[in-house]
Amino acid sequence: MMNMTNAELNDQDLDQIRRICEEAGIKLTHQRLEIFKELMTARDHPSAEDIHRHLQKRMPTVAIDTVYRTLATFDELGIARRLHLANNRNLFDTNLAPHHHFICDACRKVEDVYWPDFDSTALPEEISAIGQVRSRHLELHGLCTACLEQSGE
Amino acid sequence: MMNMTNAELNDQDLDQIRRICEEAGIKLTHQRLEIFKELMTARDHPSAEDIHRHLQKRMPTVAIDTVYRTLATFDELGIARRLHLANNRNLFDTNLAPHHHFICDACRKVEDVYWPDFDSTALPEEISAIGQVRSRHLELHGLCTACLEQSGE
DNA sequence: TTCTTGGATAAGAATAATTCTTAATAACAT
DNA sequence: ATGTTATTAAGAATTATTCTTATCCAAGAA
Repeated sequence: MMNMTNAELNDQDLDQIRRICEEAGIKLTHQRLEIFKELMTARDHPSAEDIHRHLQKRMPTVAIDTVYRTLATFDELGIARRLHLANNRNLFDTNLAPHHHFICDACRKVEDVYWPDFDSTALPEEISAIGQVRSRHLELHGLCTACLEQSGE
Repeated sequence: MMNMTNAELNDQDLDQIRRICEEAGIKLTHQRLEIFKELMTARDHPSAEDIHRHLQKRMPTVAIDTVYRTLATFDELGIARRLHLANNRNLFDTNLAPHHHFICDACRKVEDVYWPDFDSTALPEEISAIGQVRSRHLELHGLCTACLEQSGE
C-alpha cells in the first residue's frame, strides 16, 4: 500500500534528483520527478504497478512502461533497489541504508530489518575463490506477528 | 547448464523419493521420477525450462506444465527449493543442506556458499516483534572470478 | 482379467508481468 | 525561438507461468 497523501518533495530531495540526473547525463523529466516523489514517500516496497496506479491519480496519461523504464534507470543510478523477493514480481526499495528483509510466507508482507553487527562481520575466506562480493542481502522467512495470531486462533 | 550424462539414481535416492511420495499420499509417476532424477544430477540451479529441455531428450512428450507443476510439488514437499534470484525467472535448488548463494551481477551465475558460523548466530532480538523466523537465506552479490578477469583485460 | 475410479498428464489456451516498437513529444543547448 | 536528441505514450509483443479440459494410466475392486 502506498501512502495516500499527495507526494511532496523537500528542497533537499529535489536538489538530489536534479544533481543525480545531471551527473548521469539524463534529463529530469516530469515523469522521472513524479516517480521519484512516489518512491520517496512510499513507506513500503512498491511494485511498478503500485507506483503506476498511485501516480495515475495525478498524471492520468502516464504509461506503465515509463514506470518500469524509470525504475530500471533509478536502480542503475543507485536511487532505488530492485528486489527479487516475490514470485514473478519485482518490488522496489528506496531505503538505501544497509538493511535486510523479513518476508512473511503467508501474507507476503516485507519488513525492513537492520543488523549492523552482521553487516560488519567478515565473510568466510572461501568466498574470495568464487568472486568479489560487493553487497550482501539477508532474507528472513517466516510468519509475521499478524499471521501468527491468525493461525493461532 | 545441466550435466549431460544420463540421469541415474542410486537405490538410496530411489527409496527416498518413493517414501516421500507415499508419505505425501501422491503417486510416484514416471514424470515425477524423471524430474527428480534431473534435479538430483543437476550441479547448478536449473530453471523449469532447463529441466524441460534436458528431459525432452528422454521423454519427448513431457509438457513444460508438468515440469512446473512437479517442481512446485517438490518445493512443497521439501525436496527442492524455489529460488527468487533471477529477474522474472524461478530457479530450483536441490542442495538441501543449509547454504547461501553468491550471484554474479555480470553473468548471473549462482554459486553455493556455506557459512555455518553465520547459520548458528542468533538473530537480533528486535526481529521477534516482526514475526517468527523459520529460515534465513543470504545473497551475496558481486562479480565472479571469471567476470573479474574479463573486466580486467 | 476386466472394470472402475481418481489422481496425473498433455496440449494448448489464458494470464500476468515486463519489455519492445514506433511515432509523437518535450527538455535543453544553442 | 529553434533544432537536436532523449524521452514518452500507446499498444503490440514477448516471456514465464498457470489454468482448463479432455484424456490417460495405475491401482484396487469385482
